Amino acid sequence: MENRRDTAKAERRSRIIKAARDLIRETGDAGLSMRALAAKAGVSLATPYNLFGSKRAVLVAVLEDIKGFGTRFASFKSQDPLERILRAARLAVSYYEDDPAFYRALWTSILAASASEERSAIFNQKRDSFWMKLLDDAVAEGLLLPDIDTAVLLRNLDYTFRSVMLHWVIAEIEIEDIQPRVGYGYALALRGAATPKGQQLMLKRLKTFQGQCPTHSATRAHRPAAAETTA
Amino acid sequence: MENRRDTAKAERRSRIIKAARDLIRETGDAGLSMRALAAKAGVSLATPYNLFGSKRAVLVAVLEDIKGFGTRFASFKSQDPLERILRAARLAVSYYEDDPAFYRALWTSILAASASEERSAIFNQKRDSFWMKLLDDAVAEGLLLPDIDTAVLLRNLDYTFRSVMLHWVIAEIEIEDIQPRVGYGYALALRGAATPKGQQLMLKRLKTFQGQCPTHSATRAHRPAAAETTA
DNA sequence: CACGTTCTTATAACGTGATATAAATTTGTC
DNA sequence: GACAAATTTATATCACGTTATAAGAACGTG
Repeated sequence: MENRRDTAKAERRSRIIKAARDLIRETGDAGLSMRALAAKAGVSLATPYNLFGSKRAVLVAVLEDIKGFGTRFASFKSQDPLERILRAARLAVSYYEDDPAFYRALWTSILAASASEERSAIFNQKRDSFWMKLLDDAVAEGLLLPDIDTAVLLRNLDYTFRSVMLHWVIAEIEIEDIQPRVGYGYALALRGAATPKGQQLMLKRLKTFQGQCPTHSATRAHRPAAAETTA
Repeated sequence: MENRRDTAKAERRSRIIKAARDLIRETGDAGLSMRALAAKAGVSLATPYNLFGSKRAVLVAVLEDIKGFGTRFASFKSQDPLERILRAARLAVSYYEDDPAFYRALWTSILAASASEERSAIFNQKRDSFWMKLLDDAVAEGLLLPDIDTAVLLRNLDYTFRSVMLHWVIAEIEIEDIQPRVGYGYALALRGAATPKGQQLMLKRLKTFQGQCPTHSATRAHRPAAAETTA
């Protein structure tokens, strides 16, 4: 980490990540080939493989390069802990809502790239401590049952998030459906782990989210119905 | 459906599906190329594309060709409805447990195949009516709240199922982890939608499943630790 | 400065999913 | 039986992810 060699390598790494990000923004996932990526980064085709190992690894690196979740969250320290969890979920969703084309292209490419062998851990555990604190706060304030394991609960919340995201990535639901579906799933799971006091709060939110969740074909009514057809 | 032409076409279709199934069984997802598939099915390379459209479509057809869920479920009509739902989930998991190598290879190939444009609906809604009845029974018996939309709840249960499966397919968890994780997720969501009476039942199951769910690195202790290293 | 190591580069190649083309074959109909 | 429509077939081709190879450049060490 001090060699001039390693800094040059790190510089090449970040140049590749930036090139991938730009390429997705400009051409979508269709134009994101390793040859195009190498050309845009100003390196040889072999270099991304040397530095990352595979196309998928490059894209995962792009994903991990996106930071700032903690800073955005800095506000709303008030309110009850359960509400705070729902807000945090809303915030996480907002990343996708702010740049849907980019994230969909990125995830589409990641899914398309072969799975490889690396026990990828796409969904990082760096954020885990953040979420764990939120859950533990809720336990401390008597809103969640003390005998439920918050780590297991958190993983379950994560499952909901991933599934809704994946559902959107494979283009079966719309971007505006994400928020209520994630909210519903979170509120439902939290109510499942809640004390009577916490259950009351979550039941209200549950009903709100339920009302925003389209049931089957009830949706699709107000859609633009454009930009969907491909040549 | 009456032409001799169409029957021959249907026969070719099922020959391709069978060939894909056998090829996965024999060689795993590695040996499953369209050229190998065509050769094994005794057709030209172009034929699977004519009949299915893409590799992914062939594999989805393989998945849909697997039936018998209803028949297996025929037994246990007794018990309370919530318990019946958990049993049904257990049964669904058992399909994967009975032939893990096959299903992992199949899903790996499906995920690897490019997403295409077809709004794939991989997760079929044919089984929906079956599950809806289970949920509606639980409402009728006063175990689930009457003001929750069972269709939305069912979709949430599905999300849990998919996520755990996907987690296993990408090889981050083991086959024996699937059952408790799905059970936990179902019990948690059902408790989130339950009446006080239903909540008592689900809380018990929740604790049981929670005890079977490994928390992070607490797991891996009793694992064979073999066949994992790849060249 | 010169050596050896390490990495990039350029280039070719492999197997892949997918498409295009024209010939050959099957089928329904008269 | 002969014709016309539909499709399979054989084959060639494309872009892709990935790997291998040899040559070259950059760097740390003596």
